[in-house]
Amino acid sequence: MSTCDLCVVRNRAICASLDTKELDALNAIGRTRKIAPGESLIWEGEDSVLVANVIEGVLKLSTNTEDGREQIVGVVYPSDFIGRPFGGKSGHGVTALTDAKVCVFSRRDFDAFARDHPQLEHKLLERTLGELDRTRRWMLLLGRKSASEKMASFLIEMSERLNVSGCKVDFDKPNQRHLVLPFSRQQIADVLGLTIETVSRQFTRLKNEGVIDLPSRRDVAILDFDALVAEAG
Amino acid sequence: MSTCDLCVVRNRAICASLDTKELDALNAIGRTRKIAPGESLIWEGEDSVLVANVIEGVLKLSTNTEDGREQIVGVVYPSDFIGRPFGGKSGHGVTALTDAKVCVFSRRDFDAFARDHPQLEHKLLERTLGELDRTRRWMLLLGRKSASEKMASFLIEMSERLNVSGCKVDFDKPNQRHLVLPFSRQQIADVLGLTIETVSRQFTRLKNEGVIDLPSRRDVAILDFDALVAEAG
DNA sequence: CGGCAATTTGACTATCCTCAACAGGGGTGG
DNA sequence: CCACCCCTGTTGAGGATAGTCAAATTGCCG
Repeated sequence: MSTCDLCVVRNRAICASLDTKELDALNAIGRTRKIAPGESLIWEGEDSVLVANVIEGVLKLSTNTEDGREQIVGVVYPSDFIGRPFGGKSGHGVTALTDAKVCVFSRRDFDAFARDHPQLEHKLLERTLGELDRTRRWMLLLGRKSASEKMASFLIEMSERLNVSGCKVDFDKPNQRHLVLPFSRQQIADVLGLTIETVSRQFTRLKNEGVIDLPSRRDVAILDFDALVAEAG
Repeated sequence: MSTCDLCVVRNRAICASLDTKELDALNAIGRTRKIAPGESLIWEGEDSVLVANVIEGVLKLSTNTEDGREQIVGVVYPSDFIGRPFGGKSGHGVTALTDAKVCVFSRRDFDAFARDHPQLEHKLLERTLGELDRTRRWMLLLGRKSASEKMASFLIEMSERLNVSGCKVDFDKPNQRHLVLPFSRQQIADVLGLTIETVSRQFTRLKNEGVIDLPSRRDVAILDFDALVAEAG
């Protein structure tokens, strides 16, 4: 029995396209690795040398201007794929936000394996198309939304994507939910294209208006989800 | 001889992965279509019913907020692929900016064909990965750059992407080049997440500083490319 | 030449950023 | 166990950038 059989993302990651024998072959060229919060797996601008599946945790994809401004261009969760197969440089760094566990492959090995397994490439294509859709939707937020619309959109997105691990929905109160953010205030600012001060002010405003509560720095209790939706623009 | 043999993007579009026989089969399920400037091929939010290759012209991909603000989330050129294969709704509209010619397929037909031709899916995957890289790079501009940095970045990107059709580089004067924009001022604003007035002011500023010249509304002569690079941030 | 739409310009304003000071709270060492 | 410290986050004041609204201008097309 390969270690993959125990893998929690076995049926959600791109590996779901493979049968047992193929999975053994893939497993032979990969290995799992733990990453601590703040630790990077891939650096912006380096040649693409490895790719990976996320097993546990949350990681950010980010780019920086020369003078140090940062923009988070993506956030990945368990079962997501990271890295740039098929050549080229990686256009963004990949850094863990929480304790994370990933299944890494050398890009060369992965490329060769993928080209021999069209089912895997198909899964990867579907995933990439979905990621492109999501990324383009985020561009509307970055280019056209106000700070308050950005914050509301962010909280909604978080409550949707953290569903599996980290967001509790009480079905008696569908308008309320609780989330544990994997982001610091600065990181939220880097996702939304704002400054940390503006993010902080938006949090306190939403709290004062009774839309959310902030039990601790990383916890957000959404008290009026509909109000957030109305504010998201 | 199929019509594909005469196709100008035959060797650059995803079709390049197919041999003559396969190409005939693909050709059998597609047809070419002309699109006038301002005409849409796909609408935001509709079920994905068709996909296409761009043969001629430039098209924009755009999303809108409910209250009418627009963000252009992508620009496609000859040999680029458009549409959302493998289900889902299209997250953005596709509208011609210039006279355009595309090779369209029903999504159902294309999906079935693609699944039988791994080489084609591989090409599509490479193209999609590249598009995702480009899109993420644009997020840095939208989220973190000032109006002047956005304008400079835009003109640089245009001078690179219009190379084949629409941008003249005089090799005696590598610091100068001339472009014919496929965009109105409003559309430039919608690409950069700015207002039309800000775009206009940036144009006149760059002109006054001698960095560019504006022979007509759609023409830009770059007089000092290095200055643009320095200003792009 | 006239009409219309796109663009430019100007004056004013709002939003968000910058800089600075303060507060809180989680962890460590005494 | 408590006090202190440091880092993160919050709050405030002021300013700059880009947005808004309005008017003038350009240039394209019949």
